[in-house]
Amino acid sequence: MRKIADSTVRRLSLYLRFLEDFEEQGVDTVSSEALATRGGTTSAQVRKDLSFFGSFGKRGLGYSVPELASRVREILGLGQTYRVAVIGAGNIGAALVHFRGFEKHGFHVISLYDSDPKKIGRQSNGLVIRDQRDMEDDIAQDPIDIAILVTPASQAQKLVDRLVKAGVKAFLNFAALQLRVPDDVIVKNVSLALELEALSYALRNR
Amino acid sequence: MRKIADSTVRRLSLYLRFLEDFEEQGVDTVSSEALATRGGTTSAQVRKDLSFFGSFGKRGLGYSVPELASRVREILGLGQTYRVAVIGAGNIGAALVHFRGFEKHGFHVISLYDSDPKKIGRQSNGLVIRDQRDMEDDIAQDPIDIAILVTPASQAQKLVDRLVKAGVKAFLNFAALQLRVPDDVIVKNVSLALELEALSYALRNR
DNA sequence: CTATGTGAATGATTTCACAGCT
DNA sequence: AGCTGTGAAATCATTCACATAG
Repeated sequence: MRKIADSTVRRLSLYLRFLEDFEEQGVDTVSSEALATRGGTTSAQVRKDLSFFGSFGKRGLGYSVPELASRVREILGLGQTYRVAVIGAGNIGAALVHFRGFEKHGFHVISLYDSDPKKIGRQSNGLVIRDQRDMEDDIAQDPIDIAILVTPASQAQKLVDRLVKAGVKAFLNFAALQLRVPDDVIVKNVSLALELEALSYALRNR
Repeated sequence: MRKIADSTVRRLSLYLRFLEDFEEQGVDTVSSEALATRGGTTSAQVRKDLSFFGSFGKRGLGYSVPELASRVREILGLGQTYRVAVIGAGNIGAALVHFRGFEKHGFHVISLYDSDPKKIGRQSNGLVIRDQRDMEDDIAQDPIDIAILVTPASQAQKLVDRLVKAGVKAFLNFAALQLRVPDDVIVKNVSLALELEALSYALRNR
């Protein structure tokens, strides 16, 4: 399959959110125009995004909501479940474990790690905080698909190196630095500082 | 100075992070190549990004770290402080109030709101949780620059409408939906679901 | 001799506009 | 008639390559 732009994949994920709204409301047909309006884009963009993967609509009619939702889920690889570990049991790490919003799409947080002896062994939303030193052994026993990094920046690279060596291929990084990983490992960054600074720039240059 | 790509602004914010590292380490000169390596981009990209705003380097030498840092801060509008309100005192809202990582760049969380009577009046990291019904009055009294939305998706649009009416021009949205706002209002989205789904796609199409 | 700054070239993404189904 | 699917055109972003300054 040809190289798909990241922006396209992200829009598909957005469309899926709308399709699921429509599913809940019992709407059974939707046009590219309706999806575009919701997503702040154009109908041509929606059709082009979908066209990279096939043709799922009916001319003159639009798209079947359940069918398109199911196709988009398939495209995004949401048919399976993912085993997720949260690394760092600080405020944000704990909040992520509490936040069960992504269980719906098959992302299961199965473990939570920290290095602070005061935290290790305690529970956070029914999950025991484990010792970071045991990560490799635990993963060898019971592999994980995705690691969410919510540690101080100073520790992040060392932890990623260890997790990569242990076979983890995907990271969601909250630490405020750029991680170095091999080519076959994927990192997506979530950076509050960066978003706030982009807002700051936009505010001044309106 | 006209339309700068969002990707450029985000890279500037990233470069600033590196420049601050270098400042702390007492490095006083840096090349576009060094910034590029850290940021996972190319030296030409770094120079092009900077060239939209002026020429800050010395040919044959590179950039003065403190000077470039200061210019980038200025470009991003980080010379001032921003008054930030967090809307929603759930797990993530509370974590954001605890997370003082962005104080450094002048983003001050000055208030925290919720609609749950059980939470209102309680403290979260030294900040009293206020009643969402008082938002407009509070803001009229004491304006805010940026609202961080961490409420359930079902309430988000209504809250944004109220805040926009109260004069708020910038939002950082954690809710899993696309907000509708007037043209002069800026919204940046942080969506865990979307990032995880992008990881899912990337994992399957490696 | 080194590293910036920048037009020109290339590459990627979005928009246009319409033919082709239903 | 209405709305999709898609080449072609337009726009936008990145990379190249080199003249220029220290």
